[in-house]
Amino acid sequence: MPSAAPISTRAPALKSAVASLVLAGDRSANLVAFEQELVGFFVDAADLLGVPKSVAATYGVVFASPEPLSFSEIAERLDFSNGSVSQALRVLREIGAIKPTHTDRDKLERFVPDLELRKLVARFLEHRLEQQLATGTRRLAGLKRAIPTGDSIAAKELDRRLKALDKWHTRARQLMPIARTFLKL
Amino acid sequence: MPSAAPISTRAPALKSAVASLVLAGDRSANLVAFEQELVGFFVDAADLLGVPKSVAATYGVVFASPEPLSFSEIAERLDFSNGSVSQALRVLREIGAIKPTHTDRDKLERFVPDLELRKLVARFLEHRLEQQLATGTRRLAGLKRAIPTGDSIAAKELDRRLKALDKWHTRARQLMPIARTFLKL
DNA sequence: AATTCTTTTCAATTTCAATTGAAATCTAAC
DNA sequence: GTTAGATTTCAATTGAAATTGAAAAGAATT
Repeated sequence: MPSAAPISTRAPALKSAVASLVLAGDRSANLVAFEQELVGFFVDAADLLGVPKSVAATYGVVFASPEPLSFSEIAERLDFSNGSVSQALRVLREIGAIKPTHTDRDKLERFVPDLELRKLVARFLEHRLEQQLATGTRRLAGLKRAIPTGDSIAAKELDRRLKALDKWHTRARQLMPIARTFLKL
Repeated sequence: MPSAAPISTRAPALKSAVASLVLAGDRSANLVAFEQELVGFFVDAADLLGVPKSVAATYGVVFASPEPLSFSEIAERLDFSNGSVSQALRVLREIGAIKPTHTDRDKLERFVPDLELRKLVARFLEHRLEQQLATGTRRLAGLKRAIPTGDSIAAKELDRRLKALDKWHTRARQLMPIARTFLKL
């Protein structure tokens, strides 16, 4: 019969999103649960945001820790390899999601989350959505030029379809600045 | 020395998004190029929309064809296995992206794109975004209850962070109905 | 400049979703 | 009710992306 919840038994890395993403160490159960949930929050969003789960999870632990975390603390808590942590920290630094600091505890570099979440939101909008819309624009331009002319009935139909596609593409593009304004970016 | 462009030499399925996604058959180069570009358009969007590329590509060929296409025509043009086509058609039918019809040519079921692209846009908003926001809401509710109380300075900081997260989450949620309205859904 | 500790790099491996293909099922024509 | 396609199903395979781990590179200390 399984007792309580297995909070820390050599976590099998990022398995079932719900399973122990965070190892306990000697911290309070509350803090660990909190961390767990926050990591889960970001991991859930990872796919939509287009980042690897390990990056999202790393941001999660840093975000959940009132104390700045060092490289090895992060690796420990998530049970990630050094490579993963290094990679994740690089991405997070690049996009400005975390900031390096130093505590007086030791000379290790430590990380705090940048609470300007605006940056992350903006990055998502620009990188994923606008990027996508831009390539779409290019492709549509090419398509307009390339409509097979020939048997006019088919050509007409293809033209109609392309117009329908263009209409929605345009709407989506027009929505972007509205979203920006609303989100106060 | 490689001559022209290899338009149709047993396409290696969905390789480099750009490579020949569509086999030529005996159709005009124009039509094939058009098809290619349209398939590319949807395949590009596949990742963001959260559907497998084969589904996007299938929608692409159907969309690009002024004539309704049959199962086997789709399989031929994309050089997909029967399993892939079957699976893709099922998804597309389920979400109402294509409609079965019959021509008088033979008794095969054939497919035309549903030009109510609104459906697809709506589906994206609901399934990917709103779904995501809903789980986020649940998780945040849990987190608010779970903020470790203890050494008050750390607790304060965590509270601050959670508030920041909540602020953005709320903004994103509020944006949804605005987007819906703007997109005339 | 040698030692130790930390971080990065990247080829190899693992993972997991997407895809295949062959057997099972369905359909309808004879 | 048999045969001949057309389509679906699903276990096995593939392939692309994520992750590992071990060696290389950097830092800081003595």
